[in-house]
Amino acid sequence: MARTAEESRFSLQRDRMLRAAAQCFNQKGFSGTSLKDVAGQLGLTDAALYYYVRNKEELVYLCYLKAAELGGAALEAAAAEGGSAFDRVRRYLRLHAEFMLGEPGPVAIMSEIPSLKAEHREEILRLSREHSARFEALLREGIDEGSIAPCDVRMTGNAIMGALNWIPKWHHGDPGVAEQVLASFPDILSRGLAPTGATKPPP
Amino acid sequence: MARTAEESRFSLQRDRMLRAAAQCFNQKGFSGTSLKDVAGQLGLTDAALYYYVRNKEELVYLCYLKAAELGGAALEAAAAEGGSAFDRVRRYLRLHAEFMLGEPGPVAIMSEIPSLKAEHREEILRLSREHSARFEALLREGIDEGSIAPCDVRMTGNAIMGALNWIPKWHHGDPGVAEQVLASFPDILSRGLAPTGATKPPP
DNA sequence: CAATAATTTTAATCGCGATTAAAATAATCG
DNA sequence: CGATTATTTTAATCGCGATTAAAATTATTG
Repeated sequence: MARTAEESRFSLQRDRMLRAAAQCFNQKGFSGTSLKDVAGQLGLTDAALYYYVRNKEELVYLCYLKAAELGGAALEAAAAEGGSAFDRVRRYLRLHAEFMLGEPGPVAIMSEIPSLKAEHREEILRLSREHSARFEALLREGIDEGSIAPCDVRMTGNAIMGALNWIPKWHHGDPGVAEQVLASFPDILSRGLAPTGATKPPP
Repeated sequence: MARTAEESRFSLQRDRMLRAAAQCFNQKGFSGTSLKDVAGQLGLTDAALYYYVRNKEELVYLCYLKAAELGGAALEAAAAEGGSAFDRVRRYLRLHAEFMLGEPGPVAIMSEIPSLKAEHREEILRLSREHSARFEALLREGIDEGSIAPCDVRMTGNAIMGALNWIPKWHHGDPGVAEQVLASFPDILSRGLAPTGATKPPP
């Protein structure tokens, strides 16, 4: 029993599986991808997947769980380096874009919530709400400290998340494009947050 | 034969159908929605749908076709009133948000391209590219005339479209929220486009 | 009303994909 | 090597959803 490293052959394979699944889900949706599709990418038979997950639903669940982890980690990493809230948001945008582009992922975009069974759905939605809340809190902090212009933080968060979450819909692996995204998205998405000269310094 | 008004009972029903379908597709994806789901919303049997469309694929195709029409119309309407490119972009954002919120729609978000059969896929992708190109041209115009700050127009377009297209993922019909969206999205999305004081007047 | 066209339903087919159990193969360990 | 465990495949079940044809119902029109 390999209780030592959490990186047993088992969890490694399962991780490959999640990546393959996420890629399929992003392209064809939950119901649109058959287990054969996922297994095919790994050179396996559909039935083999059942050695790693209970069923198809759990596959989505685990994808989302991983996405939540990565998102949380990005937020934390961005916050860890300090700086103004604006700077932290900007770093977060970069990190989030990175994993949407597939560095450790790609990760399944939050598009298949209805496919989850009640229990899992609750959990994922809770994590998602927590994440949004943390991002909105960051925006609010920026507004308070003056590094971010006043705005409807809820809607701003939705807009930014939408732009990021949509990436897999048009990015299909071209590394050149990925570079472009990383080079421009943080700018594009944060530019609107900066306070205008007039509203900046209210001491 | 009601060749007079293009609004025969037939086309009216078909339109209701497209709306119902779009709503389902947005919530559960192409493969995730059964024809029974769509028919159910109209108080019909699944088989009845075949009186209006050849098959399920055509349903998506028609949804996208309508979306393309609406998108094009929004772009034209926004341009018709003149003003700076920035103003036109802003108006377009408003109009696009409106139909994503379901005023005449809701409209199926471009998420199911792989479900289309080759021929239809070509057409929809072409329309989609044309639309993007027109939007990017508008941005470029703004950059040239100085009403929009220089940027990667391709990526900026992608980001904005993503934010808009993502709306149906989190908006589920609450009219209060719809109002909030309309009140804030045009601002949020256009704010980053405005030239900063420094870059504005170059002549 | 009678006849015809329009619309919808019922009933039947058909294949696909999820899931499972049993069997086969590969890996590991003493 | 032999035994035990880990991993994958084969083969079979099973229900669901798309699709179709025929029948029934509703509307329209002369």
